[in-house]
Amino acid sequence: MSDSSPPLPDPSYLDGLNQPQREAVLTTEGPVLMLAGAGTGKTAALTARLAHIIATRRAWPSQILAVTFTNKAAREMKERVAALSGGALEGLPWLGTFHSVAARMLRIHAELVGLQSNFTILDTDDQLRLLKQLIIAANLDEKRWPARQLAGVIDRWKNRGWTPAHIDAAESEAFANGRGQELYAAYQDRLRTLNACDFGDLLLHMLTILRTHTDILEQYRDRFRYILVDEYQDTNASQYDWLRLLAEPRRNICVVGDDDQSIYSWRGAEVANILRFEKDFPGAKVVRLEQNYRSTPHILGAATGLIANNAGRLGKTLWTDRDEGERVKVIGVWDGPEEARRVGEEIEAHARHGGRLNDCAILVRAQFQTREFEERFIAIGLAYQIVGGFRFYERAEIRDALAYLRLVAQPADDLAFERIVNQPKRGLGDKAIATIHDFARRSGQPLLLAAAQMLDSDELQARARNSLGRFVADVARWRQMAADLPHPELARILLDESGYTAMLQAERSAEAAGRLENLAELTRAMEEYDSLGAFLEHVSLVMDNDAQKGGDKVTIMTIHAAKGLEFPLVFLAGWEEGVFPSQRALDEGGIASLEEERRLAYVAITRARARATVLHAANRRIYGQWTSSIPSRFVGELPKEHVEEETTMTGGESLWRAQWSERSDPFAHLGPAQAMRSATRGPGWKRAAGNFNSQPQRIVEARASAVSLGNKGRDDVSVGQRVFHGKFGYGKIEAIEGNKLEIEFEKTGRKRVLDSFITPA
DNA sequence: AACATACACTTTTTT
DNA sequence: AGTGTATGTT
Repeated sequence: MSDSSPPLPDPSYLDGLNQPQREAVLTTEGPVLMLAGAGTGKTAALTARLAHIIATRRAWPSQILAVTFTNKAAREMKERVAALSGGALEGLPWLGTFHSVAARMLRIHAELVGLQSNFTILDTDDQLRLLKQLIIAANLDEKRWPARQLAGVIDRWKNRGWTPAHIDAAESEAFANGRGQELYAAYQDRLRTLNACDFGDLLLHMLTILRTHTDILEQYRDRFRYILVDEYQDTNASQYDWLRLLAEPRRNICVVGDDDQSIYSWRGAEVANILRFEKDFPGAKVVRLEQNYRSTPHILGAATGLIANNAGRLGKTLWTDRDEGERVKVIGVWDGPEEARRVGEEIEAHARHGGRLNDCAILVRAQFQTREFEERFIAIGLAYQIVGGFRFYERAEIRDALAYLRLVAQPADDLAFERIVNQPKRGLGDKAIATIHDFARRSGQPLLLAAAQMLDSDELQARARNSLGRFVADVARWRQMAADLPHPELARILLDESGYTAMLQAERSAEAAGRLENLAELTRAMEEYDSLGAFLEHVSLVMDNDAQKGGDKVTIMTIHAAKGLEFPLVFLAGWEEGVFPSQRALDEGGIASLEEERRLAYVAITRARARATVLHAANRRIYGQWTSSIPSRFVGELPKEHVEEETTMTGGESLWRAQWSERSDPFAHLGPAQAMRSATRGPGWKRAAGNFNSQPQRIVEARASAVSLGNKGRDDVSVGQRVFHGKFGYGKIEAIEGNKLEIEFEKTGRKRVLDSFITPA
C-alpha cells in the first residue's frame, strides 16, 4: 500500500490500517469528519490517531479531549491507545464520556453556578422523588401531571442547552398548562440548595460557564490542542454547542460517526449535527471508511438494501472482500413460543457442530421480547444471559446503602436523608417526616440539621423524638469515624450499626439473602477507589453492567444494547409490523421515527459476522393479549438476492385460507365486532393492521388463528400416534402444543396443523 | 405499620 | 399477563 516512498518505516500503530484509515490518522490538523460504516475499523483508526498525535509530540496526552458516549467505549479506547503507545502512557485524563469529562470540569468551577465542588449527582430515582415533591408543592394533581413527564420535559430542555431563562411561554406549555418553566426553575433552585445536579446539568452547567466566562473558555481552548468525538451522530444540541465552543479557534476537531447508525433521537440526539458538520467547519476533510471487515457480502448486501430506503443520508457504500457466505435467512413462524423454539434449535445445532454459545446473539426490539426466549432456554437447559434490565446500582438495597454514605459525606443531602430515616423502620412514619420537613422549610435548613434541632423542641412526639435522636446521634458519630476509617470499612459499620443488615437477616428469605450478598459486593467494589468521593462519582457516572462473565452463553439483548458489538451468529427476532417497527414509534414520530426504526434494523443486521437469521411470528402475546401480526415491512425491504425464505406455518398462507373457510367460524359465539376486538386489541394495533394494505388477506387468517390459540386442544391425541389428515394423508404425531400438532406425514413431510383437521388412523 | 385491594402502565437507555 | 404503586383498611 504505502511502501512506495517514505524512508522511515511506518510506525507500528499504522500496521494493518487501510488507506482511508491512514488518512484519518494522519490528517491531524483541521476539522475531520470520519464517516465510519458498521464494522469498518473505526476504533482502530481512532486509537491510532490518538497514538499518532502523542507519538509525534503534537500534543501531550493531557492536551487531548476525547469524548465517547459510554464508559465501555472510553475504556476500550484507553486500553488500546495504551497498548499502541507501548503502555508508557500516563493516561489520557480528558478521555471519557461526555458526562464524566463535564463532571470533572464542573467540580473545578462549581461555585460559578452556585454549587460546591463536592456536589452530588442525582440519578433518575432521586430526580423523580424531587420533582414529585415540587409538583405537589405547586398544587398540581400528580396524577394528571406525573413527575415522569416533567422529568422528560426538563430533560429535553437540558439536552437543547436551555436553562429556565431560555424557556418562553410557548415552551412552558409543555407541562401543566404553561407552568413548565416555573417548575423547571423551582427544580433548579432546589438542586442548588441540595448541592446536587442531574445528568443533564453536568453538561448544561459547563455550557453556561463556558458561555459566560470567557477566561475559562480560553483556558480550555488553549489546553485542548486536539478534540476527538466518537459516535458524533448521537450528540445532542447541548453537547454540540459545548464542542463548538471548545473547538475554536484551532478547529482540530475530528468527529467520527455513522448517520445510518443514529438510533438515539428519542433521547435528544440530533443526526443533523453530523449531517451539517461540513457546513459548520468549512474545509473539513471527509474520510469515508467503507471497507467492512465484519460481515459477509450477503449480510452486507441485505443491510445496504434495507437502509437504502431511508432518505437524507450522507451515503456510504460498504464493501468487503470476504467470501460470499450464507444468505440472510428469513423464517416465518406461528407464534412467539415457536420463534423461541426455532432459535433454540438453531443454536443447539450450532453447538452440536462444535460452535460456541458465546458466538450467538438474539437481538430484539424491546425488552419484553426477551421473556419468551428466557422461558424456552430454561426449559431446554441452554445457557443464556440477558444483557440490560436491572443494574446493580439501581437495586433498592444498594441505593439505601449509598444513601447512608451520601448522608455521612454530605449532611445536606435531603434526598438521602428521606430515603433512609425510616429504613430500617425506626418508628418515624409519614407524620413524623412531614413534621421534620415542615420545620426544615420554616427554618431554611437541611433535614438532618432541622431534625437535630427539633430534638430540643416538642414538635415531635416523645417516641419519635427518641428514635430520631438516636438516628441523628448515629449520623454524627459516623461522620466522625468517616474521617479516619477506610471507606469500605465505614460502609460495613454503617450497615451494621444502622440495623440495616439486621433487618435483612431477620427476613430469612432468599431475596434478603441475595440483598446481603449485593451489599457485600458493594463494599468489595469500594475497595478499588481511593476515596469515598471517588467511589460515589463512579457510582453515579460509571454505572456499567459489564456482565459478560465467564462461561459459554447465548446473549439476549435489545438492538440498542448491541450497538458496537458483533457476533458470528445473530438472530433477529420479532420482525413484525407493530413490534418492529414499533407501533409506538410510528404513532409518535411518523416518517422520522420509521427511518430511525430502519436504522435500528440496519444496526441489527450489521452485528452479524457470518449468519443472520430474521424471524417473524404470525401471532404474539402483547400486554397479555394475543395479537396477530404481519411480517415487518423491513423483511420485504431486504433484497431478494441476499435472502433465503422459509415458512414453517403449515402449507403457507393459501392453505390457511382454505382451512378457515371450510371450518366452522371460531367467532360464532361472538358478534363480529367483538370478535375483531378480541383479536386486535388497542388502537395502535388496530391501526397497524388496518393501514397495511399489501397483504390484507393475511390479517383475516391471523385473526382467526390467534383466537384458536386460546383453545385447549383435544385430548384424544398423543405423541407418536398415527393419524389421518384430509389433505396430507397419513402421518405420525411428533409434538403437541395446545391445539397445534406437529406431524411427520408419510407423503409430504413434517407439517404443523391444527388438531381439528386430523382423525386417529 | 402491616396488609389488602385497586389501578395504571407497559420501546429503545446512557450518563 | 404481570408488575409495581397508590390508596384504603385493619
